[in-house]
Amino acid sequence: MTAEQFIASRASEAVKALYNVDFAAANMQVSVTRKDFEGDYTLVVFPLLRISHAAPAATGQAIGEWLVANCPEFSAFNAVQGFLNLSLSNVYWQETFASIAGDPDFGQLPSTGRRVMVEFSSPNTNKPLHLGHIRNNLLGASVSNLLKAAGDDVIKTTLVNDRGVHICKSMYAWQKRFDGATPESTGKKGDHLVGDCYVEFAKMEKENPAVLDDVHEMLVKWEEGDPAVRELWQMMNQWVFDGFEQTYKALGITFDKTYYEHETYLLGKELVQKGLDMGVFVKDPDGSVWCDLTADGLDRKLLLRSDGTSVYMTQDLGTAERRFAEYKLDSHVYVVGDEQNYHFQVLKLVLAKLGFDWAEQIFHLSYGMVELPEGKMKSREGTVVDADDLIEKMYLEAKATSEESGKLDGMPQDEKDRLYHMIGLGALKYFILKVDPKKKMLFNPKESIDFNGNTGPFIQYTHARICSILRKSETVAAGANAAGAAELSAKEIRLVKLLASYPQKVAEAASAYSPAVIANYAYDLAKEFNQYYHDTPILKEPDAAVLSMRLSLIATLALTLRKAMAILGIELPERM
RNA sequence: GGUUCCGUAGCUCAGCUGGAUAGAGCAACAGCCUUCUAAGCUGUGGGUCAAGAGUUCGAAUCUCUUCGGAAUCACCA
Repeated sequence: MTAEQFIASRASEAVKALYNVDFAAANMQVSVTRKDFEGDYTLVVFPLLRISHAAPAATGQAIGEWLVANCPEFSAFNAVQGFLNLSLSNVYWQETFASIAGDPDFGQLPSTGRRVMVEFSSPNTNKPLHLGHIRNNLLGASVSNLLKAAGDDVIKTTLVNDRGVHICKSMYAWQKRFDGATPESTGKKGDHLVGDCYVEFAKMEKENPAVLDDVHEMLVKWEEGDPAVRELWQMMNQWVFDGFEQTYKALGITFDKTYYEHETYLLGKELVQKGLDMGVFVKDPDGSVWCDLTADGLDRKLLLRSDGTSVYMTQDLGTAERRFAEYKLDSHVYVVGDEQNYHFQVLKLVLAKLGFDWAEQIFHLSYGMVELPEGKMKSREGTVVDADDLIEKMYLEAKATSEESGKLDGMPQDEKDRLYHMIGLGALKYFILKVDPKKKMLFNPKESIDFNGNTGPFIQYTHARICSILRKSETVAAGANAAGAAELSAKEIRLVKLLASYPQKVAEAASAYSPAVIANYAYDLAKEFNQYYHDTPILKEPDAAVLSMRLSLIATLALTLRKAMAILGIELPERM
């Protein structure tokens, strides 16, 4: 039970005792007391006025008196207007602290029994990953971690778009203009080489639009299984996969299951027949099949072309059906940009019309685009921020900052490199994940991502500081739970209060599918610690009981920071 | 044109299931390292929460209107 719930239930008892009226604890409004007022939590008494038939302050006064008189957990109160500020006793906070410190799984919510598939990344194999993909990947990986922490059974998946006309364009340009170049011969990462081919094709098309016909011919050959085309396709795709693999590895992204579009693009065709049989789809005279969604405020949606081939939507319908059946899913999250909001609206609606009751369990985690100061990234104008370049740049920034401080002198080089990568990536991941997914975000390539303030490295640094203190305290067994050993100071109570709210934050973040909630929580916790650190000497504390309590407290803080940041996929170093 | 989303400090963002005087960071300015890591801490200045109306004891938060921005509505994926 959270402190808020505890207070609400006691307040409910107070109302019953004072006014003989039942007022459900769930309807009590309890929040953390504002900084400028005395107290831990505040009960808003306005909703109780029609029960008390008294002025707001008087009502607060009466309830406050009853609580302090009848519940030992409350140590003091003050009523200001309609706000009853309540202080909980030191013992209450010590017990709270002890239960957190004694629970290794603190923050892991009980199993929901829900099995959820999260699809994200889903790249095209005709060009390398850019900053937009980074946001997608980080969100997908992080939301997966988040749902796991909230008790779901999560399957991470990706659907690689490895076929289609765009791939053929790269293949065609490579054949005509790249003179057999390979990643080995050029020393270029495979996905970048294929990306160059794609760019080259755009030039060829400009010079002579007829090349498009050649590409379509190539696509037809691919669909027929022409050995030469398939071989080329396989070779170039493999270059891309190898390149992606490196980028994923650098970002720490993994999947439980990878789908390839060349295996799934024909799925969904039998659903079209089913829809026709059910009368929810219609066939036009030219043979094309549609679903009429005008009654739902949308348009008519094509599901089968007049030549009998399927469209993107058809495939998605089939893929969803197969996944729900194969994995017995309770829910499916798609991490896809908000430019596809309409697509997912239609997807859910069509599935519902086909009679699938799980259609409403599909959740489109729709995130905003990453924009540059001058607007959207455009590959034609060369403003795309390349993922590999950015990761490298972050590494170099971290390296420069570290070397300047000289704090890592004497550390082996490979360990330093690992650390630079951890810090650079921490800055990048935090920068992206701290923003509400729904919102579009701005990235200015001219300004480097900050390492100070509300950033990943700030939290990493805080963690390293705590570790440094714990290293120096050999006399006290690390990890020992000395939570109840001593009275807590006001600042320590603030820390315990924040720690105690972590499980709620996980639940809140998970229900909003928002890692940003966790990011901001971790920042608050780190900031609160730094203030505490600044004016409370820990190792110099003469009283052994107080010293152990403090060490327990900071060890618990470090652990909670690690757990929260692990949800974001960010590692915390012991030194930096 | 229809639908959907967004607009909070100079900049980047929190806060949005209605609660007290709207918070951080960056940037600017002024302090704090002989003292557990200064990637830190403290302080100052900075706001018509796009505008207007409504609901309410109470609105940045809910509703409507207007203005501004974005996405989308393909026999593209």
